[in-house]
Amino acid sequence: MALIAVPQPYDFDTSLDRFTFWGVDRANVWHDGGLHRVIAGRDVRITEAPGGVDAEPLDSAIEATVRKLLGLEFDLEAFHAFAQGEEVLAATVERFPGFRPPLAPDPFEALVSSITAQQVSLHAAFAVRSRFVDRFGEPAELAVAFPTRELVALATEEELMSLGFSRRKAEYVLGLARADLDLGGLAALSDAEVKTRLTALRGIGEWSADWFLARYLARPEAWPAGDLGLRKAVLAFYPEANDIRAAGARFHPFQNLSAHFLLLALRYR
DNA sequence: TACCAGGTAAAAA
DNA sequence: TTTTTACATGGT
Repeated sequence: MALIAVPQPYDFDTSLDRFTFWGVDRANVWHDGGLHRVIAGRDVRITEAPGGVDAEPLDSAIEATVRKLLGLEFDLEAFHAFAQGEEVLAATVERFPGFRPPLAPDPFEALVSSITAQQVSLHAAFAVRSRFVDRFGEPAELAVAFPTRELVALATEEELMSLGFSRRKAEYVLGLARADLDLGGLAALSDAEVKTRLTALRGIGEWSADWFLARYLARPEAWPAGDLGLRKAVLAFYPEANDIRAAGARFHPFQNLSAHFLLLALRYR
């Protein structure tokens, strides 16, 4: 057995449906009831198991990445207690008691994914990103390793545009790949400092930086106020809200999980 | 066929 | 300083 314990209850399918809902993600492949992702060069199959998930193959490095991927660093128990004080959150937690938002395990992947999703529908973003993964990633058995920053740095604008990137977005991706910024090192900085460093990059605005805080760093207070989906969700459940950013204060200090549950509630409304 | 979709930077006013 | 524009793809 290669069990990784997950706090129960854990709703494997709902938590991971993000990887299939909007289209195919070649770096996170859903196949035969399990999620495949290349970790440390190996195709790892993650499936539901009593008390957690089964990951095969498994070693300590793979386990660390799977834990990150599944969002195990979120304190869901504390959030559930907090949610009791918010009618909308309480109802959503009751309906999806085992939902746990997954994360992007890699900072470059998180930022490139944000760039692909700027302005266009997530359906379109998934299609473009999957072509990008197939073109520049290292294939394993089922999944393809997300392209490395080093390899992408050698690409050309024309290559990226042939995959569906606009010229502007191709410039953003190349600029990010070639930038003199230690993406992994951002984890040591405060939310505000991370946003300052990221938004200094061309093509990374506040929206992208907020999602980086939320979906890569798992910062509890990240609140992507500029997000169209979150805007729709907040207005759907709090029609009186006229300022999405200000509405985030209501969910302090659990803005990140609140945003994820509001988006979940909207999706399954 | 149009129009919109989980933005951003640069130009124009 | 604030407002407007260009951008490429996929679904409806």
